[in-house]
Amino acid sequence: MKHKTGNSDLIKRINISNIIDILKTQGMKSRAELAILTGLTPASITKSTKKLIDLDILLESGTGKISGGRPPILLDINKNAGYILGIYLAPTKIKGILTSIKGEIISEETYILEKKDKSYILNLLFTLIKILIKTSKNKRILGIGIALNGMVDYDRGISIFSPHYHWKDFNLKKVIEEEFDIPTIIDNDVRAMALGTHHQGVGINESNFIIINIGEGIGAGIILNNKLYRGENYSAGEIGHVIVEKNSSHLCSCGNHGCLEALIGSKRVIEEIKIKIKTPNFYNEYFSLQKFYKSVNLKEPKSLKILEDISENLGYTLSFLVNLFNPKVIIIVGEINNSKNIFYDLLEAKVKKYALNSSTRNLNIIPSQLKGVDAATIGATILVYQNLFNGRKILEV
Amino acid sequence: MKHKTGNSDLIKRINISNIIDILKTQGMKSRAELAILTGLTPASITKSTKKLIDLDILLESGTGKISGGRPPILLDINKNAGYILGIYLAPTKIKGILTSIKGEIISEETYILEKKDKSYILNLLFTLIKILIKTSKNKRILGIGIALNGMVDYDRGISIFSPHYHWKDFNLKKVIEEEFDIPTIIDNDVRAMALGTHHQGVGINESNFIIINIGEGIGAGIILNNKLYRGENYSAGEIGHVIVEKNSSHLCSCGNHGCLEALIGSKRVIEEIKIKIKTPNFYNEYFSLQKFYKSVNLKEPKSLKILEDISENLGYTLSFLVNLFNPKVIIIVGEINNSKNIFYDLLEAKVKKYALNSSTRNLNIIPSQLKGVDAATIGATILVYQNLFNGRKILEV
DNA sequence: TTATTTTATTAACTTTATTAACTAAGTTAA
DNA sequence: TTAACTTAGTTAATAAAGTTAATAAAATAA
Repeated sequence: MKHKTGNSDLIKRINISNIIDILKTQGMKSRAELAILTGLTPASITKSTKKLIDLDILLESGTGKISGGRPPILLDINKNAGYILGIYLAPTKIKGILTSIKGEIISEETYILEKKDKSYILNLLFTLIKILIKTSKNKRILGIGIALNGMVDYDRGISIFSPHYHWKDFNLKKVIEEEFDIPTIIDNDVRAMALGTHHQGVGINESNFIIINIGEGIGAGIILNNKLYRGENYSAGEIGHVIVEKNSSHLCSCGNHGCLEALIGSKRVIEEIKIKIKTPNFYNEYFSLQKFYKSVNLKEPKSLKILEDISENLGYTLSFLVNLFNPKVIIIVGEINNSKNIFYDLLEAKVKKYALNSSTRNLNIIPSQLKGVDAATIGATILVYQNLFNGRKILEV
Repeated sequence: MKHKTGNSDLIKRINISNIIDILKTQGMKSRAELAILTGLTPASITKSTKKLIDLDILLESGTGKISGGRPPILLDINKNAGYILGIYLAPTKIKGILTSIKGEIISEETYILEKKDKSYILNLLFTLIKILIKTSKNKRILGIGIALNGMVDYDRGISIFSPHYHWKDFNLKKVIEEEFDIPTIIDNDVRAMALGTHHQGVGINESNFIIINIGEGIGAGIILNNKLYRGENYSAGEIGHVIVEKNSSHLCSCGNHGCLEALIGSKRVIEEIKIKIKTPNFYNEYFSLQKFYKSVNLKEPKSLKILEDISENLGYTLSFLVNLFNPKVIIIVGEINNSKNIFYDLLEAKVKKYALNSSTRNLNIIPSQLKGVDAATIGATILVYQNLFNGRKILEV
């Protein structure tokens, strides 16, 4: 077991992280408010904020509400302190955003992947990064965060396995850092969605939540005690490949039969629609999932039946997750959110049916208001943000 | 989100905890070794160990191996620094141990519960505590840790619900502290087993493991990133009540049908043996599980079939747990360990069959060498131990 | 005996926070 | 209008931890 050493550097980093975190999530605060929120004395806040102002990380920004005394001076994060790049290398496209250290999006860029060979993808990625860097107008780029599909070694920055890109043990971090000389941090895409949702979405203020991404693949991002949980081999949250239906005829991309992904992944849903919905209104040559969800919202019986099957399988699987993790919130990302109330009513009933009462009593199952792509790109910037003062210590203070 | 404040007190507690933890788990160390292991400088170790020696928490204890220089003075935890009581309030008995702060067991005491009414149990508990305290010979009792069956509010010390004792929202901590005026900390029994196994058992040195207790009830204790995970409402790890068999005829104590507990809990196994094994050798009026496991080890076909069914259902359930948590080790506690190799071979095959390859590749499924009762009582002492310098700060330093 | 090595201590210094006194800048009420 | 009050923030002395660097202690090796 590795021990964390306590010294003055640790104190400093804890307290500065707290100050920045409070300002980022709760907006501008006076020194007096920061003293209360951090648990430090006003004198200490004066000192540390003075240092942060000297370093151009904070700045004074107007006056707060006066309440019969000296007016509070509001402190804010200086958005020019540095920029962060967040990139999502998704199965079919890559999206990048440039954000200030405060989290404001400065610019963004999306490319559709037309091929899947490594040099093409890397070229496109380099182009994307260069273009986004240009929009920074020579402000310091603090780091590049990347959300990548597949299994990712967060600590070493390696793509262990990307099913969509056919990468295997590929050191993406090294490649990018050699090209741009900017600290680069990589993680799995669903985990990045969890981070994004924790910092800027419905997962804010939640200590224990799980986000489920439903698309062609299905995965879970797990936040426990306010920390992303990655598992022993970066493989936690693989909910898509639990076997829901033993002896199933439905083959999954993983080689097994009856996985959740094989039952409710978008590929299977489209198949199911083709088989079950023959009505030309809803299925013809150019069928799309959008049309399906539209028909669900019109309460078309055959579509409802399909949605019910999805809810049954998902709800059953989530009941395991609920009993095991006892999360406060489950957040769902994916096109399925197009059929909001109908779907969530069905799903909640299924989870309540199968899971323990004590764990469902205070459970909320809710849609993510962030789209998956956005949660992932924002989460990618959080990968860097979390390492500004701790971990890799990108910013010296 | 509550922020931890960084100050000199935090540093001190981090470093002292590290020193004590190293000495407890790794045995006696010299100051030089402690400096390396904690990451502190020798000068700082001199200072802090001097304080701990002055407080009678540490003592110098002989000389270490000499290697061509000044001989190292070994430091050890002073076992007389204080004693800790660990008690397991099990469904049918209560067991208590008195340990030194080092973890050595000084005395122990077990009572069988003959009734289940609250005043009887509390009376017996008080008697047990008094007897154990007497064996301490007037040394300071630092705290009482209690592992309790059912759902427990660790933070407030309340038995939310005990199915075996029929307790509901009962403030056990308060009752004990009013009687004895000793800090008391309570947690669920399976979670205590996890702690016990983490500190003194096969879970030592493991950062991510899950312990499964199989008896009449079935539960999981979850250690993630070296920390016990309790869930949002102290309800994490309820693996016994996941529905393994939809539309099952087997009723569970929780009211649902087809729970894991209804399929492989000891009650059901005994039923199954009664039905399937008619041979008078193995089943007669006074049937016992011991006999069953003996017959398994003799490879009696009917018994093997029952064990196979158990492995199928348990292995299937564990595959969910493995995919979701990606633990390094799964530890199993219970009588089922009487059929060691046969059972683990079956179980491993089932888990590999249903779980993801990437998560099973480095997974170990092993028996606990501690009996459940011992893991729970030891874990109960750890509840106190963990709060000596942190949390409730039982010991002022 | 003397040099070397390893362990441990001591004293001066650094970093960070706290305490307590004080300044700043507003509101409230006589 | 002004004195009293309130709230925000600063300053300077102090405290509590750790670090650095020099030194002492106790053994082995040449």
